[in-house]
Amino acid sequence: MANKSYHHGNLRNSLIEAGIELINQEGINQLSLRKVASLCGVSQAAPYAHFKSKEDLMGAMRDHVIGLFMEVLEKAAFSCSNQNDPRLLVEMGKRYVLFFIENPKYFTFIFSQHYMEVNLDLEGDDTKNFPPYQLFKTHAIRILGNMGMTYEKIEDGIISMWATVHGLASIATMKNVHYSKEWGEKIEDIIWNK
Amino acid sequence: MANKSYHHGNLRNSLIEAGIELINQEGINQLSLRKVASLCGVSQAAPYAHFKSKEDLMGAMRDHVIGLFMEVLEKAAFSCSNQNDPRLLVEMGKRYVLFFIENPKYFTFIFSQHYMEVNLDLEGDDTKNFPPYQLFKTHAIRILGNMGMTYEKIEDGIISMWATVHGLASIATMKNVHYSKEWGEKIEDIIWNK
DNA sequence: TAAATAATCTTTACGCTGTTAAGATTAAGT
DNA sequence: ACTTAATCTTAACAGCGTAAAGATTATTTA
Repeated sequence: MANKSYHHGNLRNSLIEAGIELINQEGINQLSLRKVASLCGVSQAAPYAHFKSKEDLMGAMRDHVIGLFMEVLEKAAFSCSNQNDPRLLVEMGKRYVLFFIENPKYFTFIFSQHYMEVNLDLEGDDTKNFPPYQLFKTHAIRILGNMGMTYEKIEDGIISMWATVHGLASIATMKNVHYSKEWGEKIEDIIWNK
Repeated sequence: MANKSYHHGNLRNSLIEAGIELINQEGINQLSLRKVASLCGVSQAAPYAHFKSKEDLMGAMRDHVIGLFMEVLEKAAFSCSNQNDPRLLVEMGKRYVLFFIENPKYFTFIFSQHYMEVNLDLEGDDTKNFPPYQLFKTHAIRILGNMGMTYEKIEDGIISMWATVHGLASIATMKNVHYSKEWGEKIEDIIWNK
């Protein structure tokens, strides 16, 4: 991808991927623009042709990771034979948690600076919603609605479920968590415990 | 507290308080040792007489904030007339979330670098457990045990409840959360929805 | 009390960081 | 072929964490 010419050719994408790789290897605190530029074989100021700041690059990195995350969640929802089965929500929740257990560095990265919009109301503007939450919300409204829940129950239920799943991901990715069980096998039980 | 003499007199505590104040005002990303030192009226290197690194100071700041947090949780548990009523857990959960809604900057600060130990098992060493979780766990074991739950149900239940409460705090403190209700009035409903 | 020691603070300096400015190189468009 | 725009390099700046050397003051010891 990177040749020896003056122009890199694919610097923008390379910076995003190198930045994510650096977070995976050294953690978000060790992420620096100069390291990322160096990994791509360009000078320290080269990134400024593609991003207006470090924050801007990190935003693009975040979007990329969220894209990977969305693929996992959409696959989980799609693979469910009955789209009205509440187990679809549990399956999504399970994949939500497992994604961050498999990629622990991503959790702090995505949620440490949370610039995403989150609309917890059933009404209102969802167009700028944090995509993973919006996906969960869409399925939840349909499924819980089919179960005959009241409007208010649905709203509370969605918040409660997402909080449980999100909190579980947060706990599971903490540095020194002692847990004798296998997350993959227990997550469903814990969510169902609700 | 701070006089004009060569020695500050109470620098260690002043640094901790000034650091927390700075996080509240400018956010954790703007926290720097030099700013904190300047706020205390001492030179940039003065903090090194009391802390061996910025991380070390931040650890002390974290301990201080966790102390404030613990006071709130202990008060919530203590104020419950019947110590075996499951509502004690909900009340603690409510205060858990409200604490971070009232002090949003503390959430990212405490949980962005999570060095705390967390033992999710009913057995094992709890001595180094993250104190707020340990407090919740202690009460939960007693209360859920009194309800005749099985060992496994209790373990899953504690994790599920903490995840819900912790996740709720995480969501409620996100930057652009749209929610038409008042958190203070709704938190209980959302937790009870479990 | 006087001297020695330890704690606390200042000044200076180093390398790393994000960012800007000026200019070199190359690609794209006319 | 010439112009323009995009992309890159080099150089420089201020702010950062931190270490070293030395000044000042409190504390201990003789």
